[in-house]
Amino acid sequence: MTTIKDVAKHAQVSTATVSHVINGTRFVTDETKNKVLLSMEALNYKPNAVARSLRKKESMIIGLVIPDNTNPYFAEMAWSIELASRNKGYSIILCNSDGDIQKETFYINLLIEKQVDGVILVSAGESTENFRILQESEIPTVMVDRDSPNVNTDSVQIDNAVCGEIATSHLISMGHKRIACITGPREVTPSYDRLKGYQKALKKNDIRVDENYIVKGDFKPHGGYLAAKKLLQLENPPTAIFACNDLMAYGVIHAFTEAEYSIPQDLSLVGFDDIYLSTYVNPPLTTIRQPRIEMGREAVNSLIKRMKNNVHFSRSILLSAELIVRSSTMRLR
Amino acid sequence: MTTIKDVAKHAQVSTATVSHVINGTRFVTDETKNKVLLSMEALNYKPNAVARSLRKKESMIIGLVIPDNTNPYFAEMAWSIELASRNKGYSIILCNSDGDIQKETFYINLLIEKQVDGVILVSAGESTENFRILQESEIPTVMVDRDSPNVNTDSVQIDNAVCGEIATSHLISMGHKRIACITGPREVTPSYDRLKGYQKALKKNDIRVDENYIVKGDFKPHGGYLAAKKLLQLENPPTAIFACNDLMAYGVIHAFTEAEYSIPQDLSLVGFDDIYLSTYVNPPLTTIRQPRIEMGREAVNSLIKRMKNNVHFSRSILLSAELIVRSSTMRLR
DNA sequence: AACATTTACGTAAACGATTAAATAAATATT
DNA sequence: AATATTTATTTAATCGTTTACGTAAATGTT
Repeated sequence: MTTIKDVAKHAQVSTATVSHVINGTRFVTDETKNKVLLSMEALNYKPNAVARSLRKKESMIIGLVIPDNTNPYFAEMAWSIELASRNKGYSIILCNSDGDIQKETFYINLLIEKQVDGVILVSAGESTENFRILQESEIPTVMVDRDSPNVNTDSVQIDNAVCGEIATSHLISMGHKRIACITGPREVTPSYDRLKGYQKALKKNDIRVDENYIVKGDFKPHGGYLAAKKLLQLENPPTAIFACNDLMAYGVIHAFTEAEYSIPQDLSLVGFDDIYLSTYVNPPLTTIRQPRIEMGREAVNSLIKRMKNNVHFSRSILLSAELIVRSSTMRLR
Repeated sequence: MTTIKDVAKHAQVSTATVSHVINGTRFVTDETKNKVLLSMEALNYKPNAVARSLRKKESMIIGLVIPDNTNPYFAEMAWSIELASRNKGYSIILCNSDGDIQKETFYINLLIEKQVDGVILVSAGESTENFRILQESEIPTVMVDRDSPNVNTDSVQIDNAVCGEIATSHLISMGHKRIACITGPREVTPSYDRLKGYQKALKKNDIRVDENYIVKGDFKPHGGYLAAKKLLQLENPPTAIFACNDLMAYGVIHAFTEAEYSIPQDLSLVGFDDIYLSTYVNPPLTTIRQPRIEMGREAVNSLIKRMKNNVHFSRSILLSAELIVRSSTMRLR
């Protein structure tokens, strides 16, 4: 590999000059600048980012820790984060924590060793320990989608409780009273908050909260499928379901279709996230749209702001979500 | 940040000794080893991977260039690659080329500058130029999913032509004769090969290849939707469709359902990829299963082999795919 | 003409690790 | 007992940049 020294020798200038023409950090006469540029071209020189990072103490890398890049919701967020980062000159290292705190710890330590300039974290659960590690390392961090109850950090998210309430109210307004809720893993704040919103909506409308109608899922289609099967076995199956994410809603569609129910005729269904496939699912899903693209962009903005300035208070950005009504819900007959 | 020097000073040994206890590269007496370990602990020392990379000329990073991490097929492949890499001690930098050759070039150059140890590439199209850049940089590369016609490189893929033929033959065996094919972007080899397979199957069974039944898509749901609409407008709409990937098949379901066709009663549909959602789609999709997990793992294996040894011939790994029959196809009435 | 300032660039010390070569002490060999 | 070998560790060069500081030539000022 050719180095800056080779270029300097070839152009008969010092490495300092080469560095300055590369970075535009000092005036260089057009003549020498051209000599340098020609030498760079001739030798096919590419700067070594590792050496630069070491010297500048800046890696231009952001670590992204998410549970699972295969989940379209995280995938779309990651996409947006990757795009925004790239536009600001940063690359991203992808880390799948699988929702497992240990793996998350492993990755956080790895990212610290790799000297990433910042971390965007969709936390696996309520671990203050992983935060402590990050805080100690002094690497700017922003949490997305969820936050940790006892931790003070930058975050970008939506108001899950309000959205859970909106989703449920929509079903109530369609005349439904037997409304079930399929939650995600309980440890995770969005799931918890959406459930709270569901309960609040019911109470507001004087509908009894029936524990049999609250089933725990896993944010994956199969979990939704299993939860739906459970609901189908109830003496009084629900006429409507609020699934705490779209993927589980797909599982619900599968289970109810298998049981020869028609959606929305026999079951109204609301999802959460509005991943882009939800337009194409059959029937197209009524759901809460999370502004994933914006969330990703804001996360990167927040992070970079934190990296540049030395802000000393934490900022929580709350984005707004909206109900998207499609064909999986209808008025109770 | 505490460095190896701090640890050395604290433990009253040289940096060399510290380095050797960290890496286990030389015998150190238990006594000094303990001193060092205790100092590392006390100072909360974490090695600086950037400095190590510079010295060892090895970044322990693999660059992953894919068109779009939002596409479940690539997402699942990326997931597997990330997992396999992690198990071998490598991190991955995620790059979305958006199927655009320029962006791909940009990323490849970036990865070279970042001194990645290898590149896994799902190419955006037939650009020998991007290869030249990679070859010149001497960074080991393996192509996945598709290869470039004129380029000699390691690759991991399936036999798309054969699979296209299998998918189409399945429809033929169900009595269908008016079979359409929705392709991906033509520049990309898998799309081209699958179409070839489709044509071959028709010819083998003495069915005329009707150009009206071949519609170009984009490997996305919306492209499948638009293509399906076109097919619906034909005088003689097809009774079966082979969509060159699952996402477009979802679009087809949407379009045909909208037009009040039932699947599979009024239309048999075969997809391609078997992304994990295809089990949960309505109706569950008959499709060709690509062994994505295995593909990812093999790509990483191949790459690491190439990085370690200095192999000088290129290896092409062909994995086998299979037809998964679900509920989107049935015998022509 | 003498001195001060500006201009354009070079010199060399970092950055934080790894590692070949050197070294001092301990043990083995004759 | 003198020398050779082994053992455990240190010294210092190195990886490829950036950048504070130094410097020679050119220009400006009196």
